[in-house]
Amino acid sequence: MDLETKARILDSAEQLFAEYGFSATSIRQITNEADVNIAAVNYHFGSKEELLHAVFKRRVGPINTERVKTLLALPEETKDGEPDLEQVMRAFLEPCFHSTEWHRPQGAKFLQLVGRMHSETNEQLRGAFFQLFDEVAQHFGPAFKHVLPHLSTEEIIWRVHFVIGSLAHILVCTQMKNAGMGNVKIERSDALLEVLVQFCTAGMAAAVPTQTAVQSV
Amino acid sequence: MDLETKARILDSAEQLFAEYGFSATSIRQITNEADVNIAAVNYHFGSKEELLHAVFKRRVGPINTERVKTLLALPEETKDGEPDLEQVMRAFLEPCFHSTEWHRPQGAKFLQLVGRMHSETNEQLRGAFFQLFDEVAQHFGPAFKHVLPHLSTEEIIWRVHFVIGSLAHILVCTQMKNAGMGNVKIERSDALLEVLVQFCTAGMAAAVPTQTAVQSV
DNA sequence: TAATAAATCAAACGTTCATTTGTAATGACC
DNA sequence: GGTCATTACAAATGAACGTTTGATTTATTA
Repeated sequence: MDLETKARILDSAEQLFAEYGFSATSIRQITNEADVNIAAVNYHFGSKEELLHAVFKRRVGPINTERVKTLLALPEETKDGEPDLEQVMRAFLEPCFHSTEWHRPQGAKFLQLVGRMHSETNEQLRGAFFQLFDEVAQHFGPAFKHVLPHLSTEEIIWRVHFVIGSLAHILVCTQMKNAGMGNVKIERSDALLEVLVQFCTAGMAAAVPTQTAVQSV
Repeated sequence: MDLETKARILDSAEQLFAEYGFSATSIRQITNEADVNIAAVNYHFGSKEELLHAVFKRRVGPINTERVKTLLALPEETKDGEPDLEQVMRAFLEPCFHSTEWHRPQGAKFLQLVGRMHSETNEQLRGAFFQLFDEVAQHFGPAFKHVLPHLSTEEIIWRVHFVIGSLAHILVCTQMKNAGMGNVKIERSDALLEVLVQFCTAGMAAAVPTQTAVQSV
């Protein structure tokens, strides 16, 4: 079957890319794991890089859609129609733990891959990767700016990068056996989400340092 | 010359590993860039993996030594001999921006590689990588615990992971042209360090959420 | 200067890589 | 039943991979 073959390739590629990285994973590994012919990848997806892109598109879309949907629904859930920082942060982080079925092995593997992608592959592949997040950036940029009016846009951009870094790193670490700094075992993703939300909310809300070195940049 | 050859290989490997990743960089690329014979890598280092390890050892040592030295010197600089959270955080973060000559291209490339390594390569290579940070973990773990006595050890470990994630992500991003979320241009690393210190200090000091879901894990 | 060790080199090792090719099977529509 | 596009398959493509080899050059020591 066509659909079964494509889906099996996507599943195997997702898992192997997450585990070993893009460059270190061969098409032969993927097709063996998926139990399909080696030529199937190039037939169905065109190339190895396009396969990676397809792996992303399958899951990133729903996550980001839920992110934006949750963000836009915030005013209705709030009494005064003015969501606070923690709510915006939660709308940003929660879909990563929730909508990809984190507790199932397949969804978790994808999250690890996302974490990996934040620091891997060549320039153009990174470009295609970050392009998938354009819609999220366009919505959450102003949202953070609105709940943090005292921060400059540059400050916000930097801090959002810190949030992304924390998220990406923990997505990778929770899938690894040897993550250093003691062994963190995650049995309940909702607990981890809470810790992450608290950390990132407090970090985003940090006072601007008074030193001129920062303000002048 | 022996030393020149080894150093040239290390420099080229550092740069190329940082730029393209370990798997995507070939020994031929490295030896071409270093202008040495292709057999020189295996002659001087044994294998490609051992070369990567050598690249790390050359720079990680000094950074971590300065981290611990700064941490241990904190009580003497403080009036009451009780350093606060921000000072500990600064001792942890600053050497990354300082001691590797961040402003020079070579040191900056290494920082990008460090950021990359936090989410790359196979299990055993990761093990060897994190082992280099054992000394740091042993000193900073208790230090954070001391300035954050109300937090459980697990809470602290998680939050330190968020700090590491923010650090690693920003180390990679500042070396990239297309980092998404708008273009962050870093001309002054000390300014970035300040923003990072403020963010991470506030995040580490965040109040523990009251929900039982977290406390029970 | 002769002998020994270290370093460099071109060439080749066997393997694996992503991709392509030509052919065989499959199912839908006329 | 025959036509045709789609899919699957085995086999082979040339290129690139990490590594090894053995000869040659360079440096060190006696």
